[in-house]
Amino acid sequence: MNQTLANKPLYEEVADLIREKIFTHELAPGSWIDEKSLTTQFGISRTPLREAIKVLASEGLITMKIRRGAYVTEVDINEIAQIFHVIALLEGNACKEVASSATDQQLELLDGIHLKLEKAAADRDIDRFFELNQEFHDKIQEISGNRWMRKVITDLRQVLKLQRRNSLTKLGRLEQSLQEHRQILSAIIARKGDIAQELMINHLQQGQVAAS
Amino acid sequence: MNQTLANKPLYEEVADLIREKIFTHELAPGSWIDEKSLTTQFGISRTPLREAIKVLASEGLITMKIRRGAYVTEVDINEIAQIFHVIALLEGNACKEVASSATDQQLELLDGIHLKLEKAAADRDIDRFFELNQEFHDKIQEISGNRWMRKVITDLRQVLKLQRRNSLTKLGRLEQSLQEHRQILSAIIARKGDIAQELMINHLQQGQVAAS
DNA sequence: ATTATTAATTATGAATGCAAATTTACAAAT
DNA sequence: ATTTGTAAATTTGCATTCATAATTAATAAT
Repeated sequence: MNQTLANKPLYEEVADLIREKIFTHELAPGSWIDEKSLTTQFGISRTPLREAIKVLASEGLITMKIRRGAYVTEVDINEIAQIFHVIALLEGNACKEVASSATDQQLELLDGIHLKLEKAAADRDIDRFFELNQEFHDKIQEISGNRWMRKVITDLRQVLKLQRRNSLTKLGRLEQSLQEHRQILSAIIARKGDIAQELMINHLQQGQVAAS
Repeated sequence: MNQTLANKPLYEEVADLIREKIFTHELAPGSWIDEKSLTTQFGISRTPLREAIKVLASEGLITMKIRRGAYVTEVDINEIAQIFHVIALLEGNACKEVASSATDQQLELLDGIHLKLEKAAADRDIDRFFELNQEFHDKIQEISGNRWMRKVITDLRQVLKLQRRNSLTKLGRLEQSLQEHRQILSAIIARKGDIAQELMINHLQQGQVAAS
């Protein structure tokens, strides 16, 4: 891994690569992280690799066992519910904030994303729907303006991705998710913060059952 | 740093040591982290030190600048408010949970801590008060039973500690804090979840004012 | 054949080494 | 005195090496 970039330290690049492997389940939950194998795969030495592993560990994606290496974290179903609970609480609050203090311009931005979301759904473009779904949620957080809340949500969502069962692909769930987004957006635009909050919490709890 | 118990990897020990230095402002916000100096201080090599630094960076305590080292994070007053907001939201919710689902036994535990807190206040034992104050909050989270919420709160509280302003030492604030705790506990014991939540959110927002 | 014991192999944790980049020190010139 | 240029020293990022713990393989004993 030579001729590069230097715009990002190597250990971060490596952390990104490992994250990918974890999310695609090329490194499945519970599996052991073979340092040697990864160093040869990436063409790097163990030093930046181990630094990356430590970062991922403190993000909760990897679990270290003393003197016996690193393993991809296994999250049990019970903890998944806990994580969803926290996310729902935070995103619900973000909705409330946005409903009460977003500028009309910002709401239009949000509406624009939602429109594209509708289109992706109509086109049955699942990947695009996923992407825009994420963007919708993210934009709400951005508008709400709390950087730390956003970081927390991002980190937690990452852990959720450890057990991806893309339930949006479940037929029907996509439609329902879209419907819920519509309602949330309506409430926000109508400046009904409490309703928006409630809807978002509900939306996320639905997702927990179905995961979006 | 030789013959210590290998029950913890060195880089974690080191991370703990650096955290201490940060919280005591021996390493003040904005200051540069001198790797060489720390390695000689701790009597270790750069490898575990750098690993520790990466961990602290992903916790938000340290900020890395490419090719120019690590610095203690500076959090501006605006972000402090954001962090408090998130903590208040979460701890408020934890209170609500506890009020509705704690066992009587658990409530007695909580009451026990509060009693000791009252005593520490009466004795004007600030350090002990601090400690028990922390324990009270922590016990609520423990009872509420959401490990991930707890981790989030812990991490955020850590960042708050970057700007150590012992607002509790401000005369009067200690008394007021105690009074607020009394009310929170009463509401919890009375199983009034919504009230407890409201009180906790208020309590934390008071703290925020007093901390600035 | 099965278990115990010991030797060989491998993996982890940590120290050291090295090249490139950055900062500092120091002159020279305006 | 301030600015510009350049060489020396320091520091960072990464690779390599080393010691020890853990695992596996091999041998011996029952």
